[in-house]
Amino acid sequence: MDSDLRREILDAARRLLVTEGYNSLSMRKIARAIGYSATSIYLHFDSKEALFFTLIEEGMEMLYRGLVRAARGSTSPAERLERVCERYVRFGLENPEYYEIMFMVHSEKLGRFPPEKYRQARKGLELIAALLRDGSRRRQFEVEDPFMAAGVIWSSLHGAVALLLARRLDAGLDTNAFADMAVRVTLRGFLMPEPPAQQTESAYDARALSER
Amino acid sequence: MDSDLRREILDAARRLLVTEGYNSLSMRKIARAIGYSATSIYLHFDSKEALFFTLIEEGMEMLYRGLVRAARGSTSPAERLERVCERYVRFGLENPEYYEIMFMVHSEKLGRFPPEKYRQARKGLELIAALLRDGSRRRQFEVEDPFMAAGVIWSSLHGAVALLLARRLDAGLDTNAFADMAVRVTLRGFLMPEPPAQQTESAYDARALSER
DNA sequence: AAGAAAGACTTAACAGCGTTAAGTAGCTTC
DNA sequence: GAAGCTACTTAACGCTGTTAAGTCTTTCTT
Repeated sequence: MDSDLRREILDAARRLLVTEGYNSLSMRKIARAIGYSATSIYLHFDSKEALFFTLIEEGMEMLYRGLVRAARGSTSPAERLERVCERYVRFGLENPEYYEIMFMVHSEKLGRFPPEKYRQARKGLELIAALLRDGSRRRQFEVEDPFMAAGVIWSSLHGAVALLLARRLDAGLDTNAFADMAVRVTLRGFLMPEPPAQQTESAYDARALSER
Repeated sequence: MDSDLRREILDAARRLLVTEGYNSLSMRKIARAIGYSATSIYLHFDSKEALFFTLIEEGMEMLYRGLVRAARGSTSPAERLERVCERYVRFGLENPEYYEIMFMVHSEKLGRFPPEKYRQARKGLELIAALLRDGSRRRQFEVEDPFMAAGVIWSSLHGAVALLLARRLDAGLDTNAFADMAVRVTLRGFLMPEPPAQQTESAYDARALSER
């Protein structure tokens, strides 16, 4: 029977995370927000870290489900992969507070997220790897090590999300255009060179994130 | 005349940053390391943030000079750009403590790095953009907005460095191989499709045709 | 030379932090 | 009715960045 207080704590933490950001979030603030003493939290979580790990797991679940949904459909692997990438970037941009604790908060500070809990993240990578393998069989992609390639795609998308969220890119740059280009370029790096004879349909057809 | 103590503080901070990491670094520890009281630091730096900004500037200088050195040479823009990218990734992997405070420490925590101090970073981006423009003129790259493209390249490389430093990628993955692939794929996304004339073996033409 | 001013530093303190140990009500069980 | 359990609180520890005030020492001024 999941205690009520445990849920209250998680809800308050998530709320404060969104409104005030990770860095200014303290046990005492969470406690104050729900009218308990700070030490009560320790009745339900071993530590601040453990509390955050729970939120991270929530985020991983959300993200992974989004990716799976994006990967569905009867279109080509290239197109499905594109949708998955767009979904990933969009998740990051739309849920900055989650994205930050999931992938950007420095790991010494937030310890190492227990490897067994990275199941979801691993599954996400394998989803990408599977699409790459599939697309490779159909001669849409050129990939020798699909799992590593999936990691490269992930890291490239992560870089875009991380810099955009941290507002480290030129302020004048349009976020959506940038995200779009990042996805397009990332995937283009794996595309089979287009056979020059064929004119009809490019394997990869770029569509703007913003247009969806 | 740059005070001696100021230099001592910076040196100690850099040393502690390397040995203990950003998160466990405190004003009191820095002070203890050089035999002064913590408040002495405030005679030379407005805040902990200001101290770190100085270190960040140092790092930016190091990085930028490395990139410029890598961009020199009489080879093609494509090759020079590749060297610049490799240099960037290598800088991150070889100077994790600098890289972290420069690009990974979360910006609310470390405030916003004053825009005018991003000069160096901006210059790095412009270096990449110039190489892209150059390579575009020589039909090596296909780039419509070189500055944004430079940002995309940067973000992609940053993602790779960030995930590698945070050890968020599968432990089994070889760091160098991964970094290599990241650079290669990133640049491939901008490469002009190879002119068909040079393709001796057009086996894949046939394959692609039979696919559809 | 005497005293004022300036510089370089320290000590004490504040409010905040994560976390632990001990304490306290209220309810349940024997 | 005493013992034990549950759900919580208060007090405290050692840490943090930072400020205010105090203490020497050197330099400048008269």
